[in-house]
Amino acid sequence: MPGETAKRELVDSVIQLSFLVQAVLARAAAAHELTVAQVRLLGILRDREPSMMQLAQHLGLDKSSVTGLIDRAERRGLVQRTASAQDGRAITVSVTPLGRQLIERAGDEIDAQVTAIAGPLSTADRDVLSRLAARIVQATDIGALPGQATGVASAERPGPR
Amino acid sequence: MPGETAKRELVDSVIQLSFLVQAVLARAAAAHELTVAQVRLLGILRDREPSMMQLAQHLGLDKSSVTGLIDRAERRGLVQRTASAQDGRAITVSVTPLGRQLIERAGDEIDAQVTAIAGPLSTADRDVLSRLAARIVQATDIGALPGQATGVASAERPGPR
DNA sequence: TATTGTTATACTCTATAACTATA
DNA sequence: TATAGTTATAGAGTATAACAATA
Repeated sequence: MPGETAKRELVDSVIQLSFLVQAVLARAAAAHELTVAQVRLLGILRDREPSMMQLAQHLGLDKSSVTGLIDRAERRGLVQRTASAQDGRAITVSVTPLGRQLIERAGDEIDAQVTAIAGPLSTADRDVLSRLAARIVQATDIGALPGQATGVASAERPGPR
Repeated sequence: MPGETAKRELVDSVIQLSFLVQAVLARAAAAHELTVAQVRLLGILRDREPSMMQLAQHLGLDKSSVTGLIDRAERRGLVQRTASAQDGRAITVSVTPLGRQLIERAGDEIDAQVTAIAGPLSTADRDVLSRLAARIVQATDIGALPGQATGVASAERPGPR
């Protein structure tokens, strides 16, 4: 069947690229004493103050996983829990100045490093890659993935700005 | 500065795509009772019988991490340890029939699902994406990444065939 | 002495199930 | 009853440091 080889090559290259990007992400995060999960968390908290449940949905994680994530981040002074005024059961999570500072810096580094691995491509090619990737991401509703672990949520990425 | 926006878009889309691919990978692996780490491991063992050290290099992990990975996989009957004939200190790791069966099946599913998310692209566009991704991957020597966690190693991907 | 692998230990991240408090 | 969040528990995955056995 024609196209089989091309298909395999696509799968191969895309998977390898994903591992590469994740590795770069992990390294950049680690350079700022952060984990990938924390970068994702802080990225969301940059422009939001969600409840634990909303956070769980954004991250695609179970609420108990979020409790742990927030516990560790709070212990490190990166985020803060405050009681919700509306709902007595809920709490609101927000980023602290320290957390904001860290995510700003880590974001810059992530930007730089991800841009760096795209180095071998011409400006035009990067643009093409960017658009193709964006089309796939937009067309795929991760929410449709009942998956758990690697929870992604079409949510915002942790990056800069 | 011109190009700043394009740069950010590139970083954004590439990172989001990597999360998407990892999520798909995790889901496909889970469907066969495997983790992403195990899929990577079995993918390597498909056509090799490396020592623990070689495995650690391929995976970009510390040797103690590999010990744990192999412990769990061996306990599940997916891989096997055998003493090396040449070097009395070394051991050789190989995949068992069960492990091979699982990685074959999981590989097929991964192929199908990754191909599926590329659905919104035309055949020509997929080809372009494939080549651009491949160029980045080939040009970037992950070995250069002293990183630990997400270890990638320019090694072979876990995929099919 | 250097290398290979394991063990001990410690974290992060994630999930399921059970429980508390509020709606 | 239903929902928000926590706790208890378990297991995968990783790392560092120390150690045993072999080169």
